[in-house]
Amino acid sequence: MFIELDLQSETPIYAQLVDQIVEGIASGTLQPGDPLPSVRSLAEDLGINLHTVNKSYNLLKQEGFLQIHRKKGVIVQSDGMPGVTEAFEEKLRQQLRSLAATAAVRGMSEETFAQMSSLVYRDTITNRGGKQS
Amino acid sequence: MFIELDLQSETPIYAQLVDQIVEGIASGTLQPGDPLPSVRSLAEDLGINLHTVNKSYNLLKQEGFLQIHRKKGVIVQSDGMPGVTEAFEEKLRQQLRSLAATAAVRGMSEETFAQMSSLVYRDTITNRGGKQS
DNA sequence: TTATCTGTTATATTACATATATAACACATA
DNA sequence: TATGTGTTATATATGTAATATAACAGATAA
Repeated sequence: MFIELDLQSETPIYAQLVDQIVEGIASGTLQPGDPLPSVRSLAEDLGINLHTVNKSYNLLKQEGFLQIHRKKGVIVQSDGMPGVTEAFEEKLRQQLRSLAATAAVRGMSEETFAQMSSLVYRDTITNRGGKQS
Repeated sequence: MFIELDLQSETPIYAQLVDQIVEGIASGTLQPGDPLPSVRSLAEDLGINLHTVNKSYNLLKQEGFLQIHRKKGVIVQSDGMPGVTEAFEEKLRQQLRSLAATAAVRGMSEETFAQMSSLVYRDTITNRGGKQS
């Protein structure tokens, strides 16, 4: 896997896992229907507990980004990704508000802030070594 | 004060306080040199503990957004706000990366994402009832 | 059938973060 | 002198994060 954990980070391990899997899907490294490692094997690979992996998988399942089949195991959502819901927009707005405020106080312009958003988005979408559709 | 807390939120109280004070500075509601309530009075106003307020104040002091004088009490930074440091840019990029990835997976375009960033920034900057320079 | 692997559930423990409560301290002010 | 300031210390309660072990039902392959 392409996962790299920072055990010194203040970001919880399960959240780092969630983030990196979502980035994998966003970049196309993980395609709909692609299988993910079992909770035990990924836990062993990363040197963490299987419950931590399980927590991440279930959060992503709850968000609709992953499916957990009794037969296929854990795979990337293949029945259509969830769209831009009202709830998601509100959560996104709230997070952006906090970032925009500190950026503004530090003197970063609206244009620079928006441009950084664009660049980061593009960089996230850009495939890094994986297969692409 | 203009502070409104959501005790049901998963965002810690001290973090909500930090966010709203930063937004107050960004919007101009709080001007450099403006005094903030004492830890005890603000705590009483909000119905929370003074140590929670103190934690928020100290985080903002550490970030350079507030000054704590033995005489003047707690005031908004009047000796120049900290600028866009390399550390801040990196932290901002990391946070944006997480947001951009989920937005992308949900099908939000780069343009929409950037436009939302712009709009939220502008909305944050916009004064809501306070005095402006 | 047996053995193995899957996600899941349960229980327990450790460590840390959050939030509160109470008290005391040095400093400044009216 | 009395009061208010931020600060420090101690204690407690609660929740989260992460780990460890064990067991379970369902699926799979030898």
